[in-house]
Amino acid sequence: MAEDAQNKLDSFFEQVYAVVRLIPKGRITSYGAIAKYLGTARSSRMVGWAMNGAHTVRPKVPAHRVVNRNGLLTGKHHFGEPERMQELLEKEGLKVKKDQVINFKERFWDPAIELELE
DNA sequence: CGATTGACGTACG
DNA sequence: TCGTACGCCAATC
Repeated sequence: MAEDAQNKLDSFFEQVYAVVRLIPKGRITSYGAIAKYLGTARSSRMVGWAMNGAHTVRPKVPAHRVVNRNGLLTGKHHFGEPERMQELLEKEGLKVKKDQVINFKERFWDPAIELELE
């Protein structure tokens, strides 16, 4: 059984979850940034697709910290209630207006840079 | 098994 | 600057 767990780690989805979980509190990133970090920059859609099951995985993935390239909360409708995503972001010190993150550029967290810089 | 969709992003006009 | 088209890969119909 334990071996099965390792098999799951090899999945592209798990890699996405791992990166999202590494996002610091009060920070956000984009689907493309994660995709690029994983080497699938051209498959940014797959990142969003992976998030489709984010709330099904344990521990739960902070998908609310992931927004599109415009800093827009495109996936807010997947949190059960659209207002939940904005609320979570504001709770972490971020500012959201009209489904858009304020100072998105400053709050942007790029795994390809942050993790590499370490 | 083929066509459509999707929490994106880039390219082109 | 804005709108449209395409690519990418997996899941769903």
